[in-house]
Amino acid sequence: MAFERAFDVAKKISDSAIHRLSLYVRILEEWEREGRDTTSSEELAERGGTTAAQVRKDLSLFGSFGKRGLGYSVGELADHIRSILGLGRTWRVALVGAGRIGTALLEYRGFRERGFDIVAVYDADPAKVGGCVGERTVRDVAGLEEGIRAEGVEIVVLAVPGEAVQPIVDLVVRAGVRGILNFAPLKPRVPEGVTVRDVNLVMELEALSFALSQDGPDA
Amino acid sequence: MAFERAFDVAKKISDSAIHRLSLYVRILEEWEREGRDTTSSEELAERGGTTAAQVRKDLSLFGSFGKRGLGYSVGELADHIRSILGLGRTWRVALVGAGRIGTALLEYRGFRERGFDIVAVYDADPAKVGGCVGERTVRDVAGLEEGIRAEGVEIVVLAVPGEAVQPIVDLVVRAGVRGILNFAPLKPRVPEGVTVRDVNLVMELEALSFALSQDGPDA
DNA sequence: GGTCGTTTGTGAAATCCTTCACATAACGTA
DNA sequence: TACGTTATGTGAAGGATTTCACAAACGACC
Repeated sequence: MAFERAFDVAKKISDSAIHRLSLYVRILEEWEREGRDTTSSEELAERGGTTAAQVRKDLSLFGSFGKRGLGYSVGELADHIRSILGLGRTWRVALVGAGRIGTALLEYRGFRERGFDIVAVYDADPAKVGGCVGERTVRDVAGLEEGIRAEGVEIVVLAVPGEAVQPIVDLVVRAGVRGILNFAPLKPRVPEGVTVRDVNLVMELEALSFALSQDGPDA
Repeated sequence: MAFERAFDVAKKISDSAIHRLSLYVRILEEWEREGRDTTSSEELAERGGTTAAQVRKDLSLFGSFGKRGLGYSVGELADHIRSILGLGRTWRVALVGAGRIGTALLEYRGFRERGFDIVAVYDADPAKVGGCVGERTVRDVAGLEEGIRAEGVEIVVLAVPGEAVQPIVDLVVRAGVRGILNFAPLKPRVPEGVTVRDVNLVMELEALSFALSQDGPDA
């Protein structure tokens, strides 16, 4: 295989490891802004709510980025992790669903800052199509498949009601999208090779509810 | 201990198990609406994207709710899971941060439907305080601690900028809150017994970015 | 250059989670 | 009542992730 990278040698990287890496970058960037030069697995763990061993294991999945006895260079480590996560580039994102959540996402400038560029917005509601959210025009979802191909969209953010999810997922997958961020409360079915990540606020609240019901019969 | 429930006998329940339970309820409720009477671990697994064995294991953590040879009663199983998750009641929730994400959450009626009642909204911005979002008046965050006690708030949804998170967390914990849903991109520190769940859109996108960077050198 | 204190990187152990496989219970039928 | 069919509940096996513990590497200091 000619295109191998250091870390695609058939190793399974756990979801939680990726989440932690993502967190480490954010911490490191904060420290970069503060002008800190070096850090240690200990410090990163402390700040990220995990353990030093965990930090080192996470990093060791992809290489060795520190100096024994000294720790890590804040800037270099951030660069390495960004490159591991594929953040050295801009991703072209389409938002489908210009409802409450959708428009809130649009306004959130954190996305573009971190390399996720929302290039188009779609909705099925004729009342919304043609209107504006932010500086973008809402397009008719009928043109979604073509639009995805034309704009080279790689990631779709889905903020549509539950019923609409599966058809749209099928469509965007057909159009070549292989990454979907789904806000609807049910898991769409996708073929091998397509990644879906679900963000489900109600589930999170229910997990809180469980935790609170657990400890203490309370008031 | 007088107040024992079937499942608080010092058993650790994994996060993913809880998430799956949450998903099962949603599926079961859909089937309840469709008028289905019974189901099986097989069907639930199929619909929920997991395996029959997993479904049975998840349920067996809390009891046995089915009939061998027959399966589960849709309604009864839904009831059981709701009770496990502590959803048989209404939770009093305060929203802190009336920005984009905060207000989007407010309008999302799924919360109240599922027993999460947003009883108050707070913000630090003087320009927002006194104003209305939906039918609620935004209060000054200065009165947060007192408000939490007065209103009996049990869960706080935090949609504030990163810097503001830790001070507010400290404050709401002091006021007696033990469940926090945090939208800011960093993990606040909390004492034992307080549960924080993080929802982090950027992290999810970064996980997608990683997945897409992984397979195939692609176009 | 040798010694000391430090912190990484990593096999091995421990823990946690999922899958397997099957005994068990329930119902229908005769 | 006995038998066949079905699908649960659960120990045990298998995998995955986290923690442990320590050798190896580095700089500082004498």
